[in-house]
Amino acid sequence: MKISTKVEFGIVALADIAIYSENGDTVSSADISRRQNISQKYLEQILVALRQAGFIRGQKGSRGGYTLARPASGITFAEILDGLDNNILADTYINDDGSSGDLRETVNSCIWEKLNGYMREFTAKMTLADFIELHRSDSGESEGEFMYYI
Amino acid sequence: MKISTKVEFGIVALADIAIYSENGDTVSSADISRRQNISQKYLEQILVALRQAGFIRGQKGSRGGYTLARPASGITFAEILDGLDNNILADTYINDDGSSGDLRETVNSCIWEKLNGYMREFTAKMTLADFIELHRSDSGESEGEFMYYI
DNA sequence: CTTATTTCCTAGTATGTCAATAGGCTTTTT
DNA sequence: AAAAAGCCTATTGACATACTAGGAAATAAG
Repeated sequence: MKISTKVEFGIVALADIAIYSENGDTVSSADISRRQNISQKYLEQILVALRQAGFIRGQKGSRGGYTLARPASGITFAEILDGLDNNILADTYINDDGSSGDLRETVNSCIWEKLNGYMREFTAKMTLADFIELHRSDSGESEGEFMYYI
Repeated sequence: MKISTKVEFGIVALADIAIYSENGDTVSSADISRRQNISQKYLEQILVALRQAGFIRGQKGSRGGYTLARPASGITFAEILDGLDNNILADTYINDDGSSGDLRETVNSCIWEKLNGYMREFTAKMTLADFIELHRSDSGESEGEFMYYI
């Protein structure tokens, strides 16, 4: 399955904000754009969506930026996906006209809903905090910030 | 997640062929089109894809049609999805240029691959025969062909 | 042998979504 | 007042989806 850049960048942006606002600072879109190598203008649109979905708070003006609206341990992937993409976890089965055949109904109501349920189950269990933890252990256990030299 | 009509119709067509070719007859695209209420011309394209993927055999000419190329109990949903849609079960993560940030790599390599794995696991377990069984018990246990009257 | 039937192949088209790019307005701090 | 940031809206190119359409090739029936 293809992950859209909107979802990918959204998750990355949330994680970036979580990581770099730990000391109380705000994180600007320019910061994220630079660190994560994402087009700033595109990123801004995604940040607006993340704010509207209630994950982050925006502070306008000089020295402004974003902070998490609630702790990373309370933000699940299911919520993020729902907030950024209204397709990926949606039960899209709508009984159009009632005239569709039996088999078509079984495909949608049984198979697809079940698959969807699995995905929702998995994504509801994982939080943004888990993801950051995963990333930290993934980038090596050592304490050093830079690993270019041994 | 949205199911494409190509996949939906493809599954339905396979099931229809499996059901109506049990006595040895072939099943024509016109038959399926009528029974399942699907545009015949569109269906034909899907049937070609299903044949090229090795699920069905086509017999040209008068009294021709389709039959399953192998037993329904040996055709898994993972195979069908792979045959009809090269996106839905694919690990699309490609390390584009190597310059992408750490977080982006973690999203793709850990989260998405894992989600993908779950989907593949689930769909690899279910066969076309299972689906037909499911559909039969779904449409009521009674033996009668018509249920419009009690 | 001819004709009807069926699969099979290719092209086109309308619609929508994705992934940005771009410009500028609004708010807040310095 | 000016700079820095978020916020809002419009536009665009590329691509995918879901068909429609026309006909060529093969095969069985009469």
